Amino acid sequence: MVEQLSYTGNLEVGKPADYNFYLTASVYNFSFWFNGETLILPIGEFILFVRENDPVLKADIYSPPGSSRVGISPDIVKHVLGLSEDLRGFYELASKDPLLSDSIRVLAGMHFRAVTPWLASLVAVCQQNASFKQGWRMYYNIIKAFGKRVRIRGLETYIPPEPGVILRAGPEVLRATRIGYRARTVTGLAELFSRKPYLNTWDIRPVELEEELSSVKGVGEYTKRLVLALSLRYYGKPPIDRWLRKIASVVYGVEEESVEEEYVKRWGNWSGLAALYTTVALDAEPLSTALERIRAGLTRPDPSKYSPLTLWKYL
DNA sequence: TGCCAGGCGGGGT
DNA sequence: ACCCCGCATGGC
Repeated sequence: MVEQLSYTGNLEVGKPADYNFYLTASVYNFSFWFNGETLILPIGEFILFVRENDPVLKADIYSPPGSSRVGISPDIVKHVLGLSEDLRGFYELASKDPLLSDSIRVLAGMHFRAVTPWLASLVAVCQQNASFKQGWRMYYNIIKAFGKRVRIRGLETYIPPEPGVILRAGPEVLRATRIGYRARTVTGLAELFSRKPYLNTWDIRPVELEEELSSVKGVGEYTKRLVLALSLRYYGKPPIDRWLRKIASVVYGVEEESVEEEYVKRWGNWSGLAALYTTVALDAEPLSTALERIRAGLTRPDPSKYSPLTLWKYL
């Protein structure tokens, strides 16, 4: 069953001169949410069609039948798109960084789109103990299996599921998303966000969200930090996994045990963003390939690869 | 064919 | 505080 959404208005938001819409729309995205030109942005029950209309971004708003029409504020759109995120401090550090200085030339103006804490937690769990490809395939499967299929202007897209949808669907549908043993964790997260819906906002304090996430079995330090970065734009604590731990130990010449300390010393409140940028700069290559690329000085993204920036062309 | 990953927790020491 | 192992799945 495909539901039809209808046009209910539009809004314009200012676009800073150094903001790169194409990169922001591209990074870690799927084909049903970006086609190379228009960003199809689900926010709550609404879908926004966002495109560049210099010097602003223009968003057409589509709503389900009988919906309240209110509920999309420019501030929300700005948060999601990172329009009020001032990255100058980050670029200053990155320009002197042995790993990222090269890539910021081509990635300047890219922001990571924010998702809700609930969806960020799904993304994060899918990254656990899996390659980039497998992780995003799992998240893709979840959106397609549980999301709401909607039609707008003749094209089909998906509104991601609320946590209750996953709880009601039963374990066999979840198994079909091929997330393996992560299913337990996803169920635990769905229970948490169902029980405490106030956690699933962009106003929640990072420490509170972090603490609540800790109660879910299967959610550890890495997952929590990734959630804070992807939903709240909180970058003070970097999500360091085996991949980044090894890479940073090589690049900065420190023991793996002290990578986090070194990372926070260098990046401060930009630590989490630096971690995310690193995955883009190295095309999220598996560890051994990533290390070879660093040795060869190939630390810019390669547009011909299946990578965080081109994922939307493949899935 | 077997390994073995952008984690994590449980059970050992 | 540490190791160390299993875990679902898919990619190589």
